[in-house]
Amino acid sequence: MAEGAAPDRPAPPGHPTLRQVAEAAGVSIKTASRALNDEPHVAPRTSERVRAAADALGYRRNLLARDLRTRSASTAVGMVIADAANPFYNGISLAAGATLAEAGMLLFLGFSDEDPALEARTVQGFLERRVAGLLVVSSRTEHPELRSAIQQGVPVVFLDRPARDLAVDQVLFDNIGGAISAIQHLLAQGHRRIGVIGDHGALPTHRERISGVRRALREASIEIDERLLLTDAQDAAGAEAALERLLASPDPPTAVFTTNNRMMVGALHACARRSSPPALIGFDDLELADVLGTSVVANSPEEMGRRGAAMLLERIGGLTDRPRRVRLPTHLVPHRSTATSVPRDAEA
Amino acid sequence: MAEGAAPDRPAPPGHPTLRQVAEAAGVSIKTASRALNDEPHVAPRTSERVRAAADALGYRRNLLARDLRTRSASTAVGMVIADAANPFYNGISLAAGATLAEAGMLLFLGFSDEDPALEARTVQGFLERRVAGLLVVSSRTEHPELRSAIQQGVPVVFLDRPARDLAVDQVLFDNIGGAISAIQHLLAQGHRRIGVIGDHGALPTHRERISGVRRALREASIEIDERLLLTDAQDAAGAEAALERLLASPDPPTAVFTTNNRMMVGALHACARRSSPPALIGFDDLELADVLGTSVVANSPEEMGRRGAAMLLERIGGLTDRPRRVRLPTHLVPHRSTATSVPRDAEA
DNA sequence: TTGAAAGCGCTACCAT
DNA sequence: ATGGTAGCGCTTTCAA
Repeated sequence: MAEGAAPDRPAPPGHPTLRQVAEAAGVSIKTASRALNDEPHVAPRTSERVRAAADALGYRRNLLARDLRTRSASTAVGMVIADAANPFYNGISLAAGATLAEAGMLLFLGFSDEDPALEARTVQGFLERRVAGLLVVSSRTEHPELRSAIQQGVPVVFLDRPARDLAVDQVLFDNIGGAISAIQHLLAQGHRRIGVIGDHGALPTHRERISGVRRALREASIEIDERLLLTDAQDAAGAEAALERLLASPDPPTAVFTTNNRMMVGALHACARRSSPPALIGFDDLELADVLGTSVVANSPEEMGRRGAAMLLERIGGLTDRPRRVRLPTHLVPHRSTATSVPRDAEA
Repeated sequence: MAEGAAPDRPAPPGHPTLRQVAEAAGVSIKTASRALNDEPHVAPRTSERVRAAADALGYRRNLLARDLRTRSASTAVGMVIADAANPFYNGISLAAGATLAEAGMLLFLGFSDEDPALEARTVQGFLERRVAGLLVVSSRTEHPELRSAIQQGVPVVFLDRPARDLAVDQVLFDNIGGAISAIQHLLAQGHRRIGVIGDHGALPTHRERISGVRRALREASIEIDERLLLTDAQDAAGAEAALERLLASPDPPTAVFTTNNRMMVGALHACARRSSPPALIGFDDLELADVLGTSVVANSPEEMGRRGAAMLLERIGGLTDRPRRVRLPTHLVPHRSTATSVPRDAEA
């Protein structure tokens, strides 16, 4: 396996080491180390000579070696998100990355693609590289390697989805409250037959949102028609098909609630083909919600990322309080899609 | 600085080492190493004993140490993207991550937020951690640390935006061709006054797209009105304001081309408030383009990520051909927003 | 099949 | 102000 050598330059191949810098500067390796790390007790002229040598060689400190010696990486945080293509998660990681950057730390992002095995591998990869902490949007219910990591002292913060098997800090949305506000909004427009298009039936966020739906309907004394609750659409295409089916049924809903932004995308596709689509509202903000005229229960993934990163930084700093759980609020943002009230009514 | 100890467990704090595993299993450290790495010449029973000990201790190999010893990390690739909130870049990183995962490698993602200094720091962070290679969507025109890294043998692939100062593999879109197809489409509908809303004037992708616009207009013998070319809107809000200004002018354009998806978001906001908006077409695909009825010059960020990752893997594998440059095609996808031809005509 | 010793690049400790 | 030496956790000789 030939180390890829520089094509034609007279420059040395491979990464230059501190020793080479020291030799070039005519000092000991330790002095070179001191100079490059801004430690005290180095003569200005010596320091300058070392820096010049380092620049000339293209020296770059080896964090693998440094962190090995100083025990554990202190500057890198690993983050795992489920779906790289979902702007919601990207909002989270963006804000988390910015918050960490302010503290001089670097965020490494990995994807699980909703695949539990890949998530585990990714987390392992971070752990094996001795990250200072972990931010996790999990697609799993069990987290064996995280359990041991936590015991070993690695700070972990869960985002968006709760960890049932782990005692860790968590930042979640008020899923139940958000769903309730959506349903109440629909009820206020006179809707009585309300359909729901849900993602994975097993996803905790989803379950909470569905339970919010049930609660709101129950409190309004509306009998729940289970046939209107489609809770396993999986993705946008599934949501589209699910809504088509719902609307084609003999007694279709007059309004529909989607449990996240993916479901909403599918629903919008289904509705776009109809002259009189049902009222529509969805959990998660949508960038073009106003242009599309789509009502949403907005939340702030950025706030989630910020809070999560801040909590992780506290843990990395040594905080040992017992695990904290934060619930972030949601906000109802009505648009055209729920602006008209029901002309005819259905039942009860 | 107290190492965060486990709250109440009888488990050992800190990361267990190979030595501890070896001791627990009653073998030498080297035997333990062999067993855990599936190397030959280990008795099955010994191997089993080592694994059991490792499991019991929650052992996790230390890649910092291993990669230090074996010289250079062989399993992690660093990727820098500009804008974490832009689905376009997320499409790239998603696909790149998947391709790398197939090869058993891990993708670490970092953000530059279009900030050259942050990009440099992020790249340095990857380099200092001795990643096996780098995928870069750059916000810079100069890349000093990459130049030296490349000399030192680190494979680098540039995505979406060309590197002017580096001899590296690049995967770009056919920006000129895409812009030409957009303009020709508008011309075919009878439009003669065509406005352009562009991002950063200095961005190479943007410049190429603008030059495509000019070429298409020139070839159609249409005199170019520079006042219609707004090339520094910066972000969606800026694009919205820019289009407002354009439409409020005495002789507004009948059609508008936006140079990327951010610009399009702004343009859609501006158009949503108008009873007779201009014809609209934009570079970059839009998830809800069909629902919004927005014409686009679609491209495939996923293909870009895949190709880029594949090329990087080849380099990591030792390929030393001279730098390659790939241009990915774009596809015109017309929708409602450019469906009507101009009733009145302007000039020439 | 197994183990002892050396060393990857760096920093900590103790000299000078 | 500067330098030698040991050692972080691991893998790679080379022996046993």
